[in-house]
Amino acid sequence: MAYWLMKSEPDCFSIDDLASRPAQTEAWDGVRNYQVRNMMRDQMRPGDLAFFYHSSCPQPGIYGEMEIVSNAYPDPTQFDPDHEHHDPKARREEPRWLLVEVRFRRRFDPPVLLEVLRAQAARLQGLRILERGSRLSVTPVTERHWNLIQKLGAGEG
DNA sequence: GCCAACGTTGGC
DNA sequence: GCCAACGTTGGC
Repeated sequence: MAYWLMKSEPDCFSIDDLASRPAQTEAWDGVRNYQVRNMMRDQMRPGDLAFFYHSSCPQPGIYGEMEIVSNAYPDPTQFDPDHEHHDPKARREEPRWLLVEVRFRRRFDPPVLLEVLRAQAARLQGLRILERGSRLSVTPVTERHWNLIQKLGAGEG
């Protein structure tokens, strides 16, 4: 089993949105980066766990935890001309973009903010979100980092 | 296949 | 809104 960190802008889709969905499950669509697509396709599997990270907001950070509940499959929004993530170069017989389905597990209350992660930088060395210029919307998390962040979420930092 | 121009991300 | 960092595009 692997661990991940997945970013979303909460104005667009937040952990509260996920928690209020039927079955608390959602298709994580809109990924338009090849590195992320390949990670989802080749490495992400049902049963993996992921942090839900809120980006581009007043208090960026990890707001909770979810489970990957499907393998990667074609993202239908790439074929929809009216969708903001439409890709005119994508063809149904040769999809360019994939998604996975995720299910809510729990919130961190309070969230583990980016500033808290930065304060633990020495112990979180290698965590991709803390690296300079890190922009990928999905990144792997080591088990060691996962467990440490769990403790931060429980106020045991 | 190089690389400049351009677009996007995301913290601040 | 700024801007650094990085990915993508497209002319050559």
